[in-house]
Amino acid sequence: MTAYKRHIDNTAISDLTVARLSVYLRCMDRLLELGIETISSQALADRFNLNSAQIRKDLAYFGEFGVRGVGYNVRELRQYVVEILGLDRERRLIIVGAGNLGTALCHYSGFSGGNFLVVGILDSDPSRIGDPTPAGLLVEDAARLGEIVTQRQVEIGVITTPASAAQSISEKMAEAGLKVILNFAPIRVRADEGVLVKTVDLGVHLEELSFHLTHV
Amino acid sequence: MTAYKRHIDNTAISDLTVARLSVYLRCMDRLLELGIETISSQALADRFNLNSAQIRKDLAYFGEFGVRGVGYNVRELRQYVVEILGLDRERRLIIVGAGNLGTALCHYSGFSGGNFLVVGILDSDPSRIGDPTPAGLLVEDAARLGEIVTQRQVEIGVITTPASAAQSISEKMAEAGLKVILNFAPIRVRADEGVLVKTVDLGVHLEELSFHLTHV
DNA sequence: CGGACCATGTGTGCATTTTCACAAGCGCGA
DNA sequence: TCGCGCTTGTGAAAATGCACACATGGTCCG
Repeated sequence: MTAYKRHIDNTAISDLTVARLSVYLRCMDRLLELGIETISSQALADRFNLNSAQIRKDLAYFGEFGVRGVGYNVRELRQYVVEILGLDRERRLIIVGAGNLGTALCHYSGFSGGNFLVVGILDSDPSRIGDPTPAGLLVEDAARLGEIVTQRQVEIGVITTPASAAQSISEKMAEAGLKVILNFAPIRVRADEGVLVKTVDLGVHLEELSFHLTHV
Repeated sequence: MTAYKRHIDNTAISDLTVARLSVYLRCMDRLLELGIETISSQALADRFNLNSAQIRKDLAYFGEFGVRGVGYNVRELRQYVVEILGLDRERRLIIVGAGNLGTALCHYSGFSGGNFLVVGILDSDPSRIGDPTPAGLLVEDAARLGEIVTQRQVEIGVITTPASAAQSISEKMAEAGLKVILNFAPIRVRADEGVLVKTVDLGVHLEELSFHLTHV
């Protein structure tokens, strides 16, 4: 994952800020569930283990959403963040690798919920092709990747193959025209210019915890 | 996720360094698969999209593992990293939340592989209790959390419940004596002193990609 | 045995990120 | 309408992380 794009007035926004915006969105959802309509950055920080100055600074990159002396309107701020993150339009994605993780992500709410739509799950193993997933999709042949991306107007590729296949799949995705890829295979892949590959290795997180346990 | 423990000679090790050690471990595995026994930091960086100086600096916190003029012995370095991360002893974990993600993680290789062992999967929904998982475990009652942690010598708790249950489950885990928790629920939880809660929100990563697509 | 070569380990400076601290601004009540 | 209290938005400072560049110390060949 490399550096980022620019803000409305040419200021680059850091990846860390963007990631936190997602977190803030989750917080807004939770607050609405709890019936809270207005909140200050301090109360938000206390409740969700965040830093109030950082919240204000992150938001300030995109506008002035708060009211001094009062705080933020939860419903309103939620909508702003949705727009900033581009979550107000449908995003179609395909998953390559129909193993445990791939099939689970098919109907994981964070993936198929909101405006994200899983429009295909592919695998290169002939014995898996045609298998139904709990989400109602059939596993399709990974060889048809390019065709599927074009026909179904896919924007995002998700890799849930073993490590050994990840590099080659990511290249095929780039070739098919995908500009952003989420890689769950436990390996770093090299990406072409103009293609963003974000690697999320679930095992890494467990190993960090193991380190913590080991070093008191 | 807060600051970290200390190194052998009292230097704090950053979370980022620890996370990268896990990445290096994956790289070593891949190199061994490819039959490569020796590698320089530069070659490692080129191959896996890393920075050579950073690799050297990360490793140097823990010792001198390389040979000048030659590079690192892959097999040897792998073993060092395993020891540093504490992956040379068994780590037992339980998963609370027997939904899609929870059951998938049960037999996800990054979790049940290596020295990590899933010794229980719990849920509070009576209709799920007793369900078999593909990994051969039966879903147990989340009310038995404390008992199970003690009896089975669990060290790590994994939360895969909906957001609304995460705070309460993490508190019960802390009460049961767990010191580290991996939280997949899409919400930040407050943690007691001495308890490390690491939140991994899969949706956040997708939303980062959405931001990227939106802002060219 | 000696020197050329090469990659490590690290001191140092730069860049980014976080935190602090406060002026500016809004609402509310008198 | 005016003043008080509260919270935002934001410079500036502190902390953290990153990358360069080179001295150090090995290997290997002649």
